[in-house]
Amino acid sequence: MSGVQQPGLFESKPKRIVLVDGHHLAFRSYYALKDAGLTTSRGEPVHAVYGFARTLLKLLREDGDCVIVVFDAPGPSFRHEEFEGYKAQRVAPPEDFRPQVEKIKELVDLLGLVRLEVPGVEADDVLATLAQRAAREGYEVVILTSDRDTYQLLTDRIVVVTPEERRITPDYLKEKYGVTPEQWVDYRALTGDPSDNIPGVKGVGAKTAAKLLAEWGSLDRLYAHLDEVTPPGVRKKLEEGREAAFFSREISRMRTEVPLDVDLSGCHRNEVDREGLRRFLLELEFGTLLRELGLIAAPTAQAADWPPPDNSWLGYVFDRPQPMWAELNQLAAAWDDRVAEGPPRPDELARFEKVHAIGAKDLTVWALSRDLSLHPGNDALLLAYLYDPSNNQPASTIRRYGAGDWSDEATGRALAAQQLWREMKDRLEGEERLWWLYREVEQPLQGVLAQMERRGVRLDVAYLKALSDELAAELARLEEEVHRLAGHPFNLNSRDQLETVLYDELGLAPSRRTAKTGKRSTSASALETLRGAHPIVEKILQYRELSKLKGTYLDPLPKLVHPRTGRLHTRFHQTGTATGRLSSSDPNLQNIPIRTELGRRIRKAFVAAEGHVLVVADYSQIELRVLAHLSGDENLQRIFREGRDIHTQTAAWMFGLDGDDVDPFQRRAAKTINFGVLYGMSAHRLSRELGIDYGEAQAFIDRYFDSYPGVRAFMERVLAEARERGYVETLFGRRRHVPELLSKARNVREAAERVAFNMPVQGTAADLIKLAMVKLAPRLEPLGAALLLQVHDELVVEAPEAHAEEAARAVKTTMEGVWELDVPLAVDVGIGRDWLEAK
DNA sequence: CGTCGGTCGTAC
DNA sequence: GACGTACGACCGACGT
Repeated sequence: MSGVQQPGLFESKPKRIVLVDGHHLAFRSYYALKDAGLTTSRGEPVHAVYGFARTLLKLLREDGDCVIVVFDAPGPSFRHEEFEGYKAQRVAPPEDFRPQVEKIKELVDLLGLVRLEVPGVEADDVLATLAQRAAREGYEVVILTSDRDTYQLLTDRIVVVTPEERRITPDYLKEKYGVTPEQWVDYRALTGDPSDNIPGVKGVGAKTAAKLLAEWGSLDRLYAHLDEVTPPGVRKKLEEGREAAFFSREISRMRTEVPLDVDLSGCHRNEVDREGLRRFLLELEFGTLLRELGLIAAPTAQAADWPPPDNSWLGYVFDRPQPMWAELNQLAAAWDDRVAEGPPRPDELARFEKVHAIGAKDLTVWALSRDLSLHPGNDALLLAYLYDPSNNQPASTIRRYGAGDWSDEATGRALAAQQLWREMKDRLEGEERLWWLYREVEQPLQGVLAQMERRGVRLDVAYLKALSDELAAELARLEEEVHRLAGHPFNLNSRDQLETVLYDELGLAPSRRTAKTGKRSTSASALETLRGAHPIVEKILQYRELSKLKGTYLDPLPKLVHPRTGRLHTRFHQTGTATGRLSSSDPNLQNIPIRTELGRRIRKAFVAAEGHVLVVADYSQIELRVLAHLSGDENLQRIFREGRDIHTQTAAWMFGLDGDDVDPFQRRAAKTINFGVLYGMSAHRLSRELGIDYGEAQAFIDRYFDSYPGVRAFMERVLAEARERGYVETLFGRRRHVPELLSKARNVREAAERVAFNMPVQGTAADLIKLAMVKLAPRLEPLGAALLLQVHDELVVEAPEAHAEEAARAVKTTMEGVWELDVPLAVDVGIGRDWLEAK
């Protein structure tokens, strides 16, 4: 704002007025960004708001003393009443458009702009009237719109600016279309515009229209002298299109004299509500806009001297992601509006009783590996993960919520951690169940996992090496045999080369194709169907199994034994899955083989320390028990309460038999369905797996649901609620958003349904075992025992031989008693020198 | 030489 | 089309 404020007649006026066509701009943004996939983490579409905000903010940087944003008021307008056909042709806006317009209006208010809606008058006409009036009163007028009808308003004082920043002036109009602003409605009357439902005259395009108007001046004169118009072809078209032309002109013409009670002289921009705007943009997760507008306090804190207070947020940089193997390159702390960088040494960490950080566990593990006792405190990412499990990476999460950037420097990380924590605390206000999960499960679990990672597990390296050598010899034999059968050597590890050998050279019949590229599959299940067709198939399957185990486990595992500890230190990831499960890496110990004989020999390599044993405990059928609890199904619950075999009893229910009369096939079918139901298995898959035909498989599934009607009802309940709320949740309230449930694409929607149904079951099981771990850790400590591994429904504990039985009892009772459900939780526990023996 | 998508395979 | 959740090996195409 400039100019001296004076009273009365000499009150200073802004020189320029900006009129924004809110509705048109919103509509254009909606369609321009329709496929950009811009939704919040809650699945709410916000693309129109985003596009609108970008365009508006760009404009405001340049213009802006007086900005009026005009919207259609609810209810009919006079133009609708006048032209029923026009109204009829207008398509109803998509259902996610209107909510976004409401957001846009909110944004306009927060920016301190004037928002105008006049009942009974279309926004276009309000805009036109205001433009002319402002021009008459001496203002320069800028109209922001993509509506070409507004070109009729152009004068030397009124210009139109499009969202693409094109400036439309009378000169531009003359040059581009060859007409004057006064001729614009006539031009539109002749050419029409399908996107605005303006019919125009059939067969008359831009060139003809411009030529006719240049010759005759106006539509009225043109039709008055229609007899004289040449060539005759055009004359004929004009004759036929007379009605359409005049109708088109009427709907193109903007009303410039509608009654408006608006005082332009008082128009000015109000203060931007910065705090409100910040909250608004955060809610919509427009991190980029937040930063551009300087609305986030990101890395701008004052530098202070080390040492910081001991409740600081820490940031750190490792030279590699694995904390047991990493060097600490940088260490920093953030508190209040200050940040300090300190020496990256273990003793500098000693002053912090608790580590608050993003990745607090990893820094703790690093400290523990340097024999410094440390405890994880708060972790902002853990909180964000509870808010939405797609928040599984620091960088994307920080960006999403405008908490700065995941810098590669410790100071930036410390600040971002503090910022993200504040943001999440606000967002989780009143979310008592999520806070419970944080306080009672995730936060304390960090410390348990840190100790597990630090302790690691002993590996019998010599045994693995011997096994690896044995396999190397066997693999060489198999490879040679396959090459001989193929008639030439090739890379057996290349599925592409194998595909050629099998299906082109040997002429075997491909049974299935790969999902993405449609190549002829060489997967184990595809090869199964070729068994017997050629001796090479059997050899390939053997080769595959051996090379898989050797390449994935036997050879990599010894390399991961730590030189300082002589043990293997898996990392556990607490924000790695969409359901709340843990994941593990370096190595992933959650997929160590067990099913084949060779796989079991690999498990034998995981051994207890001297004087210790392994105690292995696993929940029996935990997911089916969770399903029994969540669904409330009486039949399913009764089986577990009576301690019966779930698969046999399911078969008995399905086939109307007594448990003793169930044959092995029936039990196997029931078992397959029991697991399949948890994942939403199709009849197609079931038929393939059981080797029965499709109809029979469908009948089995029907019988399953008839046996457990509560399960079917639960399934429907979960999906209905998820469609309503946009997310599903576990027994403890852990959430997962599933916006694709409303997808129009059937395959996408059905996949989302399987995801939605599975998560509460899988996630509740995860919640239960996590809670058990938190409860168990302090009970093991006095026994000198400790947790080593978690494999989803299984815990591996290392205990001194002298306390093995006691530790086993503690594990079993803690796991079984972790939470009271409507069905008992059962735990099988074993003790042994190695992982296989104990299981 | 590193990255990345695709395929395959191991676990629960 | 196809059964949920992970991690990771290997190949081969692509870019530096």
